[in-house]
Amino acid sequence: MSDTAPPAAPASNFIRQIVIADQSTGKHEGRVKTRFPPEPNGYLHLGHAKSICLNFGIAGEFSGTCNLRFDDTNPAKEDIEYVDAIQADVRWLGFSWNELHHASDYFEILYLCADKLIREGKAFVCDLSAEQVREYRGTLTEPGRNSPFRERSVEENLDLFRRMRAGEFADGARTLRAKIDMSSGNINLRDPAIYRIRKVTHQNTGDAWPIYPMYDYAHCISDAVEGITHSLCTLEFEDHRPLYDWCLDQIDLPNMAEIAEPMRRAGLTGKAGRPQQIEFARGNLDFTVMSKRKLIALVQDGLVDGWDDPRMPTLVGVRRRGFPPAAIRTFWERAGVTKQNSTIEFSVLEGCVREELDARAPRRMAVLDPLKLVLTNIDAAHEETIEFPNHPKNADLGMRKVPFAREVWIERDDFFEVPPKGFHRLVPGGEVRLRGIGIVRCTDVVKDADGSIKELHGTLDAETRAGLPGADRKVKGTIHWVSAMHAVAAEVRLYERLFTVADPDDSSDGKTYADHINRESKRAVRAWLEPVLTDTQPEANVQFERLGYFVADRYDHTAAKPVFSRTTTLRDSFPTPAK
RNA sequence: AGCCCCGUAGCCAAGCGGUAAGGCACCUGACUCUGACUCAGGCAUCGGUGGUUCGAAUCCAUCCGGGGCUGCCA
Repeated sequence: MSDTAPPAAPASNFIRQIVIADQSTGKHEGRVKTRFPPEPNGYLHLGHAKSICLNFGIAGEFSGTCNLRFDDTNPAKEDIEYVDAIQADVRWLGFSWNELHHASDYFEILYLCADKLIREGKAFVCDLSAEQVREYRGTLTEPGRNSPFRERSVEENLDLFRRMRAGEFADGARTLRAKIDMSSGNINLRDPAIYRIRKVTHQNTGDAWPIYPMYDYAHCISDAVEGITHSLCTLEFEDHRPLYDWCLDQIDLPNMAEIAEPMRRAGLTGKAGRPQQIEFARGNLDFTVMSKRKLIALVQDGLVDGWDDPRMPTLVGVRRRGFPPAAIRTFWERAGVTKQNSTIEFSVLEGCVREELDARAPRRMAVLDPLKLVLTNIDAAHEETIEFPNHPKNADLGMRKVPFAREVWIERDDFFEVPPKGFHRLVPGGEVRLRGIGIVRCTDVVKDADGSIKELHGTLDAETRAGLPGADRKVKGTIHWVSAMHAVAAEVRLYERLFTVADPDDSSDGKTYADHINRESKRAVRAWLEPVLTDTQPEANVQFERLGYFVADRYDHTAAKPVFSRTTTLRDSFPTPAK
């Protein structure tokens, strides 16, 4: 673990500055409370991770707290499967929420608030159909018109709203609307619907409610009753902030005595406060897609093997790929938080993954594309076991035993009959160091009838064995190997980026993201492993020396049938040309 | 077209009127029994134009460019 390094001072960002300013003025009585509010309608992805890191990060940094709240106000889209998965993902990322809530736990409070708005003439029941509402709304450039139901009496509104709640009306027959300003340049303020009728069983409240509050109305109130101080959300909600503030101003939760009991029932122990919504830019990554719709399509169209396919940007996906949660946290800290739309290069994430894994992944040897090398000056019956350090710099990771014998597998790429320029591995008649063993000279290239290379013969220079003075002799290259008679067969899955272009969402060329799928992004090979690798626990990260970081598959790996996936390659300043 | 937001290097991003942090990527070189890691060095005048000022990436104006908004979704 890289916990020896001093924690880097968090870079300044505008949200931290706001919080610091609020602390110095004593706003919110100096405490900080944030929340991560996912709708349980899908799996969390790297974009959500940014929000999670931000919300929990800000809370942690300022000795505050952070809640996990399911924003479950639309029963038609939500499922209990997701509320469980989301909790597991947040925990995996390394965060613990202070309180767990559901917006649906506040339905009673929300109803009381709506009642208050109606009583004060600030909301009305509208009988317009969805289509009519659209017509009355106006457009981006033209103002809207008032609903013919806008001036209903308070008594009638109260009666109608109670009957909506009692389930007397059909889905879509009526809505409760806030009475604001149909001519506002901000369309969110043109008498927005705050309640709709939807007779659908809710994942948390069952059939208790035939009406459901809309996001804008429910979110600000949920934040307020939880005592959230800073409500962080993404840029597309900027235009919603005036409505967020309007609701809180009109309702005045801190002074509503009638919600005290419902708050207690909802598990809320504090006092309602006055939260501030602050918007930041979503985090995009190149060579991937992050929208829920597209992620679902990838799964449903069978373009990937599921939500947890190692090529997916979902948290379950990167987890299975072997990305450590700490790397994801570092990544988002490094990416920063601004209001600028941006797409971060995947290499930044990869860098964080390598940094984390370099520090703690045990080193192992594995040969993915085997070529046999026979050391003719070693006795066929010879067997020995050599101790190798698990890590070149961290002795705490201990040692392991690696068997060695006359025949070894080496990587096909580590031998060239006619080497490319700058190549310093094995060539006919040339020398190379076998990692941890000594210097080997290639004496013969044995070929099959068709001319392809069958195996190599060579000799080991006994003077250069590890520990001997001759071991210091310099040769240009060192290659890894696995003893053929001791090798363990394994399936190794090699993944590349899922898309062939940096911006799969770009449809300006008439293509869709599905046209840019990298059909060769997944490949499985049969590889030879050094024996200790069978001891690897599922989800444990290792480095296959000179090849990359690999992870024992979370589900498929067993000691009897090892399965490893490549998390990422090592940086390579000498990419081997194709043969 | 109306309202709102944003423009600092290939990609992120500090900077908040006093003369451009950092990371990633890339290029050099050193080291190396992983062509890894590590280390040393290189790599921008801040979208354009006017203005205010002794002084502007920072303030003002204007233009250009990018993004969001017309769900009874979140």
